[in-house]
Amino acid sequence: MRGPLLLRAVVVVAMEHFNDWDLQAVVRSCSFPQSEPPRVGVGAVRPRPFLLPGSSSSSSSSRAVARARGEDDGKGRHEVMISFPAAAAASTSGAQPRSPSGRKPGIRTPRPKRSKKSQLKKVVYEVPVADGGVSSDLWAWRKYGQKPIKGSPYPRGYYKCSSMKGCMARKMVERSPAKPGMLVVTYMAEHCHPVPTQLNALAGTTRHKLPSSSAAGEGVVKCEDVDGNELSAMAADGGAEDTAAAADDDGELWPEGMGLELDEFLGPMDDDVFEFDHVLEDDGVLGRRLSL
DNA sequence: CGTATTTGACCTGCGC
DNA sequence: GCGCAGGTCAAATACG
Repeated sequence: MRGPLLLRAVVVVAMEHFNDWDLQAVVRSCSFPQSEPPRVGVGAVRPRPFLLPGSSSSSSSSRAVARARGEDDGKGRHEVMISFPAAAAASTSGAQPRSPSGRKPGIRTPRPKRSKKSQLKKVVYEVPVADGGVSSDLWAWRKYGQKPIKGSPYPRGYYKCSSMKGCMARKMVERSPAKPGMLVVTYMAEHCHPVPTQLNALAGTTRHKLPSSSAAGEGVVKCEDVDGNELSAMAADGGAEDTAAAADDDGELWPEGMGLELDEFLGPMDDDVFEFDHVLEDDGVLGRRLSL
């Protein structure tokens, strides 16, 4: 491994129901283009996945907030676990004065029944905010909501994949209440389309100006199951984690955009891509599955 | 003008 | 069954 900032993380994917969402889907949706040759250099991430108990983030205060807790085993591996403490602090919305918006009362539109929250498969990553809040995968995300989370001073942003109509891939982004310097990115569902390889697929997906990003390091994310069995690995690079996040203290999650200029995006990535490839080869099961 | 973001309302799941 | 909290919708708004 090279690079000044090597992060190895353990992803513990809680899967209560493998029958309808396998790990492949999870990984594919949460990281980067397994369907594309790594040469593209996209999706380089520096995520630090951590266990998400099978249930979703649903309701009651006893498990309202996922708190990340990082532990270093002294071998460079940074394992992050998640727990669900009782809510402690009041949430803040961070909402700003604005003219009224939203649906008008009384107007309802039927929506498809959602699957049980507890059955949703999620992959949670913890990514540093310190890298300028810039991150990106090849997927284009469109924000569709933001909610204050009970027990967390930071709101949670909700994003849908906008790379293709009908894609159900979603992700939620929030700051870790325990570690404000970290962002918790939760991926749900999987993309129903190949990763867009052209940068213009990202262009226009956000209005935000892109803060200058730099590849602040590289790393490898290892995926393990709950028992610690290694499942997969992937390259990680701080220069382009998916979904930029520079949440400020006012609770704003995404003051800056998620897109990247091609040069910025690809430039620092090449080495990391090879790293990714290498790791994949070292890996068994998922390594094979990732190389679609 | 088209598209992304914001944000309040509404819907749903879960715990008690 | 009720209430709470998370998740989603969609109109209004902002921006390129």
